[in-house]
Amino acid sequence: MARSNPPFMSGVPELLLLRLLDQSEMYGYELVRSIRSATGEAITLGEGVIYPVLHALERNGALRSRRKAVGGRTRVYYSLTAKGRKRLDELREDWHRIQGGVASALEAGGHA
Amino acid sequence: MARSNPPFMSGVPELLLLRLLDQSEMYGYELVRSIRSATGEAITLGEGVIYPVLHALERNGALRSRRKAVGGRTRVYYSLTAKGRKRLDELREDWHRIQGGVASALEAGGHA
DNA sequence: CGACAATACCTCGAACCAAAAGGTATTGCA
DNA sequence: TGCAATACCTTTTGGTTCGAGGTATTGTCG
Repeated sequence: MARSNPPFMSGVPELLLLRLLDQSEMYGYELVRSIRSATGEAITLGEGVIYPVLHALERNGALRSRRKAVGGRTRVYYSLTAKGRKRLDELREDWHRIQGGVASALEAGGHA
Repeated sequence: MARSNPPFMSGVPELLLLRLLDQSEMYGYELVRSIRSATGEAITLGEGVIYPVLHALERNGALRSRRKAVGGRTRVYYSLTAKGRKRLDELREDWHRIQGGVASALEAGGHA
């Protein structure tokens, strides 16, 4: 059957993307490197992850893009729409919830 | 192609299961409720998630099970093996890594 | 000038996880 | 009797992510 809820665990790539784009306009290739450095090398997402997510987000109106020629090369810069900012808040909350939940479970009870 | 890296995001159900079973022997149906309460209602995993993970973990030697009749009903109790304890440590580390990575990205730079 | 790394975009196929729903059987209780 | 709860399990479905590949341009080093 159809899965009504998003897989609740995931959306981390989406969250990271939105977060970085909320800070500044960026293009895909740049995001790949930004994510690695923003997470202190803890998370590396390949282009095969980035581009599809970018396209999906644009399709549903969370991102807007504009092409910009830079030295003969074309870059596609993405930025957040209002909808994207709302989505970011949602994902942030989801993340906090599950992050807190896991933390409780890991720490709870000690080794009693 | 085979995926060399673990899906970096996941293994949360697995982590939770191992963690609880490290504290005390439990059976599947019980775990469903324990997870919900141990995570402060933040995470609810259905039986459709629990059982397959349980079976997979047993198959690869991280868990051992024993059947126990309780009031005419049969319960299958699971507990950790040494391998399971090692696996738990791994997953715990993975989780810390990505948790820290996401935290960095979310907090970094503030809202400058 | 020729080769090769880096930049920059993209897509496809497979793998994998987890959700929902369904299926069986027993016990307890109203 | 019938329905809810306990207890086990599997199957289908669907979404996400991964790796690998594919194109084209620019910059650079010999």
